[in-house]
Parts: sequence; structure tokens; C-alpha cells
Amino acid sequence: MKKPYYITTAIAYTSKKPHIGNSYEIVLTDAIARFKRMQGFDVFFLTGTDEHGQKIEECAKECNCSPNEYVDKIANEIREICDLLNTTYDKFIRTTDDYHVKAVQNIFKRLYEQGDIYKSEYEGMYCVPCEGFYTSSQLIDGKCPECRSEVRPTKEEAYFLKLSKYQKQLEEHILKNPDFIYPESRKREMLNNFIKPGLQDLCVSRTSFKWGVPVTFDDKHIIYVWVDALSNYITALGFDAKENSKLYYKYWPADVHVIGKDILRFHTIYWPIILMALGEPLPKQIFGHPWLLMGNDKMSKSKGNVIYADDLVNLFGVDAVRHYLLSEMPHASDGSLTYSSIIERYNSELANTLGNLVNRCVAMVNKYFDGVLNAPKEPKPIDDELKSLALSALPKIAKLMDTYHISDAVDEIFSLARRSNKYIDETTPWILAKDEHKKERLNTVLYNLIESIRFIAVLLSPFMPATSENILSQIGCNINSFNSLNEFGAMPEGQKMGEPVPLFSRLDEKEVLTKIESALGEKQEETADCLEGVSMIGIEDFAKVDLRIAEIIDCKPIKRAKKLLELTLNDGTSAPRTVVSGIARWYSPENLVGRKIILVYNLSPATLCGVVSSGMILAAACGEDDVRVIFADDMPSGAKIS
RNA sequence: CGCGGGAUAGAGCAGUCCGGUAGCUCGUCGGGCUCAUAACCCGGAGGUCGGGGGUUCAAAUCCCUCUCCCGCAACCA
Repeated sequence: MKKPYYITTAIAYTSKKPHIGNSYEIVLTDAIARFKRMQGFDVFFLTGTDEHGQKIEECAKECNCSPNEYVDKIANEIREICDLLNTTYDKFIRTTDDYHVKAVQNIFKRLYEQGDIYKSEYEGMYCVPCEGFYTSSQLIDGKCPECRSEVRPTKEEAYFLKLSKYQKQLEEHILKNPDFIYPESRKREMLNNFIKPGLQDLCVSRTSFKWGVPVTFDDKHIIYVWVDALSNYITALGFDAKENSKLYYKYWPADVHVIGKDILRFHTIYWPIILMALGEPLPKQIFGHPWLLMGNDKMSKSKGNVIYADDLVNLFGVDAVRHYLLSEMPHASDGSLTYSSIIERYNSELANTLGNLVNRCVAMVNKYFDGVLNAPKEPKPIDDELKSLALSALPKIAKLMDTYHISDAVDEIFSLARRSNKYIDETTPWILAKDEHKKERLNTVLYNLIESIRFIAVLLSPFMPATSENILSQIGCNINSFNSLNEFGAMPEGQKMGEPVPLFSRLDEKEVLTKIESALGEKQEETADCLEGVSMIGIEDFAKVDLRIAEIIDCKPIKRAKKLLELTLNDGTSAPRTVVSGIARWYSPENLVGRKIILVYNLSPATLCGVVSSGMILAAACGEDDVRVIFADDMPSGAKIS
């Protein structure tokens, strides 16, 4: 019987169309899933969409549609992208699916009944500036432990998950299972930043909005999106806290959850604790993969540097995109996407190294042997290096895949292609072809090459499945299992080659870049049109803001804060006022003291890095990385702006 | 001193655990070849392995120290 292997991606949030960085995850997971299948595992590959939450409720409102309509639309887009990228998920779960909703409700109910979730109210324990809730034991002198301001009784009730109860158990599990959090550096982040300082019970219900899974026994409340979302990994298999399906017993615990490094915390703390509370086994591994950046920046709409998978596929084709994502991403640090590097990789690896290799070899077999190869009867020592490299490729790749060194794994395949190109020069088939007595040797050389190409095709199939098939059809062979790579020579004799069709035609960098730029221009026009919809306010709203001139009389950096400066202001009243401002990157204290600025006089106080800030000063964002304070040096302190 | 990662050729990276000729891909320059997609193959140039100190016969690698970058946390009022 095949060994089960359960692998998941994070489910994609349906607030907006996912960009290429988001799509990287499913391609990565798909490559691993396909690889494991070929290794003989019984793989179950899960992906899907996370469709609840306040943000989605708001997005839907903006679009003038119901949350249901909205998530249907986005979930469809996401699924289309997954399909476009040729990913082989076995199930696509949506958190709005009936069975999931029901199962989440049952999970919540069970945890409540057994006391791991409890209902609480925060009377006298809510700190407005910190927006935090505290238990009475956490208060210092009856005041907020963070900012020492008065805490206020709050009537809002909510349900809490007892994280604290499982803290020790979780810490032990992480220490005992060194592979649980991968890569290693992430483990330290989690332990040092969250677990060791102590876990506070997690609020797992909301009443402030409606778009979520209702608590069955208390319908004012909906279940916190992360409890809802994380549960997908088991509900998809048919877990429902009462009677679990066969699928669940077969595949759970998951072998690996592949997720972005940004949500590691939810997967390594909340999720294990939920499972512990349910008495279910924990996933074997959480793999926090790095991010794909646009050049050096995070992709974001506001920066206008968002790239979508479908656009790239239109430009370069599915397998080129898959290849780029899988080979360009470093193992542990963030990757950087640029059009130039895509084109460079496309030309040098796909067109030149691989495409040309297949093309020239198939062409030679057609030319010299009418497309038909016989058994290789005249081996020479010079062949050995090629053969042994081919034979060692899969074991090396398997080892690299186990630790998610995907780009190194892919590179092994291209090494074999490079070695094959070299072999052609070493054996000079075109010279052999001129001598009728060397026909047998020529046949052997070409057989070795085609066999080597078959190795390449089989090895490529988890990463570039369509290309793999294309190559196999060109060499007229359908033997494509990993087992067939145990020996060099599985390629049958006497089979006819297909037509040599270039796998990837070389791209002209300038041409492609011009094409991209013109497409980009169109897009920017579109977004410019949309910007007209900035919401307007009336004069009465503006009048609520009290702006005044104030002089900076003292200024100092705040320890443990990189971005913040603590300003002491003379606002025209006798009492000095403290304001915290995030301008440390652009201004140093000595350049600010004595200058006058515009102060938002009536902003409610907030605590930043332990300092209470009463108001804010005005500054302009002049560019990507350029913030300038608005100075008003010749105005008297206290003057009101209207 | 919050936690962690990093600095190696023009670019992107490996090597660091376990000291012993500094390696790969791309680019660049020169040569070769003609089966092939201006491709392929070979060779050259290009490195004070971030700075300083130490241990050692020997340091990219071990120890100390400084500088700079990047994550996470905190946080941009």
C-alpha cells in the first residue's frame, strides 16, 4: 500500500485577486506534491480560499454586492489562477462551504463544552489607547500594564481560547520536534517573541461584524476568522468533531503545511493549540516559505508594482513562469522578481540550454537515422560521466526536495542538460556521421543523448509538467516514472522520434520590455480613473479637527523604537505636550528643536512603545521613501488653523 | 544591549557546522565547432571572502570587536 502524504497551502484570502507572490505558494506546493506522487506516495494536496472576515464584508460593501457574491467572484478568480498554473490540488476548499461551516461550529462548541473556550466580559479591563484587554491580575495598580492609563469597564462579551493552558505543552513539542517549524530561524522567532514571553488567551469571537461563522449557541457572536480558517486543514478531510471520515483517518496529521512566513505565528501557535485541545495529533511540519518581492519592494497596490500570474503566463507561458518561480526563489531568503531576470532565465536556461539541446538531438536522430534509434552497441569510457551524472540526479534531487531546496533541485536537472550539451561536443556526432564505419558508435552516442533527455524530461515533470510531456512526445517515448531512472537505458529501441519543435523560442529583451511597458501604461490609466472616487467630507467634518501651531521645545529618540521620535511641544498653553511621531528615519532631534509645526490638537491620546502621545504633527509623504514635516516657523504657537 | 539572519568577482548565489589550492549561474573578453533556436563547447580577465584584532604551520571557515544591510517583535496618531 502507498504511504499517505498530506500537503496543504494556506487558503487564499478572498479580499482581492492574488498577485504572483501569492501564487508562488501554490506552485511551490504543487511541485512538492507532484514530486511526492512520483516517489510513490499517496498524496492529498489541499488548497482553497478563506472567505470570512470584516475586511471582506467591507470589500463587498464597496463593490455594492453581498459578501456571498463577492467571495464567489474572487474565489473563482483564485481557482482559475490555480488551474492556469497547472496545479494538481486534490481538493479546493472554501470556508463558506456548508460542511466546513458546520464542522467549525462543532469544533467551537466542543471546545466550549470542554472548557477550553470560555465566555468572558471585560469589566474594568479595557485600555482605550492600547486597544487591549487585560485580566485583573495583569493590571498594575489597577491601571493598564502597558501605558499606565486608566482602564475602562467594557460591556462587550467575547469567547476566549485558553492558550495559556497549552503553552508548556506547545513549547515542549517544538523543542522535541526540531523539524516542526521550518526553517530553523523561524522557530527561534516564534519561541523568543511569542511563546517564551507567555501566551495570553486568545479572543476567538467577534460581535462587531456579521460575515463569519456564527456561534451556534450564541448567535450574536461569530467565530474568529483564524479559528475558522485554520480548521480547513481538517474539515477538508471530513473532520467535524463528532464523527470523522475515513479520509481524515487516512491523511491526518498533515505532513506539511506550506505557508507564507507572515502567518507562521498562527500556524505554529494557535493551530497546534486548537488541535491539542481537540486531542488530535499535530501536523508534522510547518514550512514558512520566503516572499517573492518585486525588485526590492513588497508588492502592493499602492506602490503600483503588482504583477499577476495570468499576465506573466500570457507573456511567457505557464512552464516558464513555474520554472522562474521555482528556480529563482532562494531557499530561505526573499526572492526578487524583475522582468529582466525572467527574460534572462528564459533565454539562457529554457531556450538555450534545454530547448536547444532537445531540438538538436531530435534533429540529428531524424537526419542520421530517419528518426529511429537502435540498441547502443558501442559504448566508450567517455560516455560514463554522462551516464553517472544522469543516474545520480534523482537521488540528489530527492534529498534537496526533502529540505525544500527547490531551486537547487531544479538546477540539478539543468546541470544534466548542460552536461549533455558538452557530451555532444566531446563526441562530435556530425563527424561520426560522415564515416559509414562509425554508424554504430553514432547510434550509441545519440541513444545516450536521447536517454539523457528522457531523464531530464522525467525529472522535470513535477516542476514543468507540460514541458516534460512535450519533450517525451518529441523523443517518442512515454516511459516517465521515477523508477525508470534507476538504470540508464530504459529508452526503448526502434522507436520513432517525433517532430523537433522548439520548446522555447528565444525572447528579445527589448521587445518584451516594450510590450510590458505599453501594457503597464494602459493599466495605470485604468487605476487613475478609479482614483476619482475619494470620499468627500462636509465642512462640519473638517471643523471637528482642531489644528494648531506648536513649537518643538524638546525632542529625543525613543529607545526600542526605530521609527519614533518623542517631541515635547509648546502648544500655546502653559502645559507642555508630548507627541510621538514616526519620523526618526528622516529627522534627527537637533534639527527639530525650536521649529514650529502643525499639531492636531484634539486627537485622542495613544501609547506608542510605552510613551503616551497626545496629538500628531502633520507631515507630507513626498515620495516612496521621503517624508517631510510641514514647518510653520513664522507663526505664533497656539494659533488655530481654520 | 528585544530576538534572529546576513555581508564572498559587475549581478545573483554556494562554500562556513567538520580550518588545508575560492566555486556555480548570468554578464564580459578571446578561441573552437557547424548537429542545433545568433545556439552549443573551451579558455581568459575579474575577489584584500564587510573593517580591525586574536588562535593556528595554515582562517571565507574558529574566537573577540566594530560597521552596514535585512527579517521578526515593537510600531509609523
